[in-house]
Amino acid sequence: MGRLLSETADLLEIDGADSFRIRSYRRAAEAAEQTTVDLVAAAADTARLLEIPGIGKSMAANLQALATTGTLPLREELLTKYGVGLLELLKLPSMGPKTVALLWSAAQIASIDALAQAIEAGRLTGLPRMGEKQIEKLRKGIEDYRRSAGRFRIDEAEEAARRLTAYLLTFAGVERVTPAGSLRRGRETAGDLDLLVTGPACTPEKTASLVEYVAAYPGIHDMIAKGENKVSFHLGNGLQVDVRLLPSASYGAALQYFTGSKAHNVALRQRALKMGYTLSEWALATLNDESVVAAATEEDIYAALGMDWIAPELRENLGEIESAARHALPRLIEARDLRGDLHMHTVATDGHSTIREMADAAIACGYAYIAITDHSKNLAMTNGLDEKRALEHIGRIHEVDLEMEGRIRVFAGIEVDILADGTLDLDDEVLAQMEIVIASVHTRFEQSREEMTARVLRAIENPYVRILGHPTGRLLLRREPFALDTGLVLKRAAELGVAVEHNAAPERLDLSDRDLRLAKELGCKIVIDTDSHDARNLGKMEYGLRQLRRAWLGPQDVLNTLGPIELLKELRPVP
DNA sequence: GCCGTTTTCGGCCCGACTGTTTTCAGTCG
Repeated sequence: MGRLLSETADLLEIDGADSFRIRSYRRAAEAAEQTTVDLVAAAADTARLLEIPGIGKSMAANLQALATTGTLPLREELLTKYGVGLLELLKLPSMGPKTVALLWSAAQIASIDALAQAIEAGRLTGLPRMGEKQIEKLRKGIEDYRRSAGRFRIDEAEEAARRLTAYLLTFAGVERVTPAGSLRRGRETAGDLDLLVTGPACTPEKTASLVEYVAAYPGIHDMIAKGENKVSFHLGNGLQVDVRLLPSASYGAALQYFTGSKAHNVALRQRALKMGYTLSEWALATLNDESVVAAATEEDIYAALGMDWIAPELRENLGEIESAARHALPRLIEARDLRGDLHMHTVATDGHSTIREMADAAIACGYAYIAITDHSKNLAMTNGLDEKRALEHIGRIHEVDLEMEGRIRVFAGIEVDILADGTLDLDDEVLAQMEIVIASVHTRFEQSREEMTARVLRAIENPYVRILGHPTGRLLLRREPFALDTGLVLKRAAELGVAVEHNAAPERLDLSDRDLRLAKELGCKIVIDTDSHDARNLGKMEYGLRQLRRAWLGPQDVLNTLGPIELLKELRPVP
């Protein structure tokens, strides 16, 4: 629904509608994306919709139309007038609604393909604001768009940031390089990379040589813009990088500003205005004489606005501003809170390390326990364990547990496969011997949403299942989540006391921000784990932890912050 | 189109960069 509302906003903009009306549609689109309210279910209940900030009377009616018919009259009307191609046209760089409207009215261009043809045929020359450079920019924009559209995984963006940071720090007078934007907020993907650079070399009017140094970075594929304190370019893989040079005096204001999110910043600025201040990337200043109130650190700025400093992960305008003003922000979960990892594989199936190697690595991580959870027989390609081998494996796990002499607890576990009908591929008598039973769907079978939901619901009814593994089945940017009624599954899991897994690997991150917020609301037990196939990957929890923080989760919301005894007590009781 | 410890009407965030201009509109974040 968010996408359809956002597209309606785009179309309204092309149509030249009132800008504040457009803003309302954008805000409603964001609200629809963010809310944990099931909009289809809530459609019958107007009051419930009106409780969502940014949804008023008309927008509630729009949401109801969307829920019942799957479409929006206004959107249909505008699409009939302009066609879907215009929406794609908007995605090209330097293409905004005004330019799209111009191309459509002056040259009947209504799609990227049509634009490419018009450029080749030279039909753009002579149009207002269409100089040689602009046309060349569009031509290149189409090329780039066709080459690589979309977002990048957070670990890819982070790697690019690391390399660029090392390069920038070798320039004399550069003191600090800080990634901002979605990278700093811990989003699971990044659309671009914002790097803030500060130090004596960044003083205004002295930046020219540093700008040239940035522009000479060997990884640059093509330059987008180069100004006094900003350099933008694409890397070879298509990732856009914005490097900004800032005087130390403004570093906090800039870091705050470029960390975002946009919604957080807008709300913060509104608050500043109400208090008689204006907030920009340069400083928080008074409205009447523009004298600087705070600028050097983020803490100063938030404090001057009467707030506690807000962790970047929370900056999405989902209540963090109000909480910070009441000095009531929650303590968020951190790596040092974690006492163990509950999902890993060994050489018995498709892992690369032995039980003992896993145990030793876990001690190095400071853990109090691990669970060895190899695959079951249905995953033949992983050499999955059948009943006989599973029982033998339990024996070996217990042996290692004894060997460790109390330095760490090693729980016996298994990751059983959920079959198409929702039954598990190992007998209950074997599962009864395990301390940790994770049940996961590994094969989709082209099942419908209803079939898949019923399949998972049936699986967690099995009393031996203590953790639902890979609850959404998504593989970031590579594979869509299961067609699954996640709300229903999380609700039932909460009722049964079955924990849900959040896998910390950057390509997995099973639960989205929204899923995690919903899980917390429903009182679902959550475990974070690495699903390590190699002892070297144990302890790599940071990406997953950021997701948990984004959902406002603290140590009390995550089961594996507990010690080994308490953990087994908090998990669903074994029959 | 939304919203209200100033308001049920009149507000609604801010600045940099680019290209095409010769004072600014459009785009972007």
